[in-house]
Amino acid sequence: MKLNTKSRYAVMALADMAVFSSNNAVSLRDISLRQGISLLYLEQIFLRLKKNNIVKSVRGINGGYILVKSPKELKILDILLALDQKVKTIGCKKDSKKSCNGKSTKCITHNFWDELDIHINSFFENKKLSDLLKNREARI
Amino acid sequence: MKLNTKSRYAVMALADMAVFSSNNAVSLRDISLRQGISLLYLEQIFLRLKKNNIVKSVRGINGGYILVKSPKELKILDILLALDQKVKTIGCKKDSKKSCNGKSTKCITHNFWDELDIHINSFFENKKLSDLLKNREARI
DNA sequence: CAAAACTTGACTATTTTAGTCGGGTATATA
DNA sequence: TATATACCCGACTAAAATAGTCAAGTTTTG
Repeated sequence: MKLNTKSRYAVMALADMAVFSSNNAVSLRDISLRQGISLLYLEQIFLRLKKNNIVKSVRGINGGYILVKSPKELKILDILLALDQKVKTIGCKKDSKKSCNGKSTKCITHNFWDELDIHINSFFENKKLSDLLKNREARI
Repeated sequence: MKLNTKSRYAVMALADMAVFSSNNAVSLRDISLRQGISLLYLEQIFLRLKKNNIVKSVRGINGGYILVKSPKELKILDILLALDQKVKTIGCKKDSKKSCNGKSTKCITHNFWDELDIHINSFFENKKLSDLLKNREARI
């Protein structure tokens, strides 16, 4: 059960912005250099973040991206949702006729997967970007 | 973030066994029919479950598989581990020189991913197979 | 105007997933 | 003892997802 790199890089990049922005826009070039993430890939990721109103952009020289919300208000879940990274651990839907319709003995484990989704989602729901920046003194 | 079908089917199949075994071995054919999972695929899955001592097999006619532990003692985590389904949400290791060595500003999010892994693992660690069988009256 | 930086859609190589296939071996029962 | 049933096991493969790259822009500041 892995998280894809898009989601991971998005969180890394936004955490980077939270650390290094001093009210200025942060350029993807800088993030790329600091975090070791491909610039071209970051562009793709930030396109999504912008569309989902996580960041806003400033064009031109000295341009870059700015967080729309403060790190304290930005849920990690919002970041993942911006990248279509839903926490749906399985595919079967309650209203699907194909596998899991609530009438057969199929999918006796259905409730379990639902609980799992809730368990994981609540983690991302409750974590804010600012939470990631604590305890990082030893690392910089 | 999805769980693969191997892990999901394994849990479904073992839950099926817990419900339908009456001290007899349960054949993959029966599980296949009841749960709608390909027999050939089940064979592959049960090979792993057997190697990891989750089930034992009875060969020949009237053969099948038997749970090694009781459903109350069988952790879901054990099932997932048998299928190499580690809950490692990211690839970066603390001792890796490549990405995340604890000295650079890279991977400022490292602790966060560790926490996530622990969060998810504890869910699987604490759930037993028997827990999945509760609240299923309405479904059968 | 030139350079830095964002914008966007399309493309692609690699890896993973979700199985299938084929040819076994063991054993209960008729 | 024949045979049907069921486990055993490695190899293979089509399709999807992932992790990017590429090309060709537009915008803005110095």
